[in-house]
Amino acid sequence: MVTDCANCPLRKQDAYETLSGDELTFMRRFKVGELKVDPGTPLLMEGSNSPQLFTALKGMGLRYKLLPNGRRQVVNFVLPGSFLGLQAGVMGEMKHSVEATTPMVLCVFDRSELWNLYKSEPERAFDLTWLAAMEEHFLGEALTSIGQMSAMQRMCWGLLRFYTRCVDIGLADGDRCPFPYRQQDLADALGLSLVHTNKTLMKLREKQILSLEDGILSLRDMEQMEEIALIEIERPAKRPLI
Amino acid sequence: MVTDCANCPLRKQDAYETLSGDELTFMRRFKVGELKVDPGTPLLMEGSNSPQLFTALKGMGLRYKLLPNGRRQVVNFVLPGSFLGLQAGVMGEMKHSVEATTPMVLCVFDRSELWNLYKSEPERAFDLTWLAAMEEHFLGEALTSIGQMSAMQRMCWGLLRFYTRCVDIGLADGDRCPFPYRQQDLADALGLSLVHTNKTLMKLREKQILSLEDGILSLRDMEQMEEIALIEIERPAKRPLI
DNA sequence: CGGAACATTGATAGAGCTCAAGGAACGTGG
DNA sequence: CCACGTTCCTTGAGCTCTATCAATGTTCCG
Repeated sequence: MVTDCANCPLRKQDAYETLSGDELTFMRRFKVGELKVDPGTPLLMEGSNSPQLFTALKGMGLRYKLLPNGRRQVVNFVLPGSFLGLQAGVMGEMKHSVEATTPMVLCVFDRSELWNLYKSEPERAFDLTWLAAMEEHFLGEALTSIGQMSAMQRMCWGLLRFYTRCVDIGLADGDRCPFPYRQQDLADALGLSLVHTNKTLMKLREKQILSLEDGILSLRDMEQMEEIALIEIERPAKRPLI
Repeated sequence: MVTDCANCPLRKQDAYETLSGDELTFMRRFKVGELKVDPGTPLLMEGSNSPQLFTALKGMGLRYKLLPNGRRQVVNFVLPGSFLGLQAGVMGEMKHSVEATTPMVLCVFDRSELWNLYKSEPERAFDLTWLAAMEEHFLGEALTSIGQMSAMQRMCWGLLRFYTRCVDIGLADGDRCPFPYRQQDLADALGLSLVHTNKTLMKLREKQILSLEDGILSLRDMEQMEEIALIEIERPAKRPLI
């Protein structure tokens, strides 16, 4: 049972732009199928040249880079709506790996159609650049946090950021959102050791600022988190969906 | 005296793709002028919505983000060939600032023409996405270095990376390349304090691994630097130039 | 029951930060 | 020509934050 693009569950979210009839026709042709994967499944490998592009429909995952010494940097979290494989699509090679952390459902696109998209669908082409620029923005923000902030600040920044992404795609419920990651994943995302990540989380729990259990993150005192992280979280504009 | 795109000095470099006649015509129309600036001149401001896009022709600069507490993260170095303002172009707002550190000459493009580019020049549109994806790649690499490496490793990684960029655009001379930045800039790029940056540089100088004086960086022992940084520097493929 | 995966906690050490001071190079004005 | 301010680089000392090492606890599953 493949979801028709016209009934795309993501598209209904406020966060996404609507699609014209013509655009819909193209998307239907561009989409070649759906993929369901189990937790832990690798979706894209650094250095590979995937023939397929994906948009996450359901579930969550991780983008990460591995170092020769075995260390790992989590580059970003993958949420519904994330477009995967753009680097391979335009540069011919993925610069990071992607793997599922929950069961996921993904739209599958044919990379060889990408060039047609640029020729016949300039709006979609523009959207792709938008997505790449947005990814650049996120990474710049992460770089700034990791480069300039203390462990406590990074933690508040990272969890606030994740929470607001969940809000935008309708996954949050009040001050709660899913967080299906291990502390090790969070540590690798924030550039901290596992032990220190755990202790930092504990402090925030003791102060009643948040709770995190059974894969559910609950931000009890966002204002204080924003104060600690020295940021006010922006509300993003309408975003495209490929 | 405005440089004609046909005689673009960058275009002659090996690193860049060549341009067809039609493409040349478009570039000439897209380019609205040239801009010369002194060191220290701000080119783009975070949060601004610049009506102009730039390609650096000569000189060097910095991309950076400022934090409310006054700290600064240098997000990337700007070299000849760098395209500036894409975020404002597609997202409507710059997510970092850009400023010149040396005298610079820049090609100026009209942002309002960007949409025409997507409609009538799919190759160029593809190139823009390529550039954005490349920027994403660089940032991911920087994030990984800063998140997972020691000060010495980051230093070797950062300087090697800068040197190879210079090689690619013909600015290197043997093991030497220009490096017109203060140690404070380097510190802000690597997420280190100024003092520790200085001491780390000193260690590398004492070991005869590099020298850095009068704005000239000289990598005397790149192999050892690669060993320290745990990387082998990739040689990039042909890149587009906008 | 035993093992695996993950979370938690304590102890210790060290990498890197901050503070403080001094030196070198350069431009400006008297 | 010299005094002075500014900017940047350099160096030392002390301290703190975070990493590492080591154990234990918990849950889940075969």
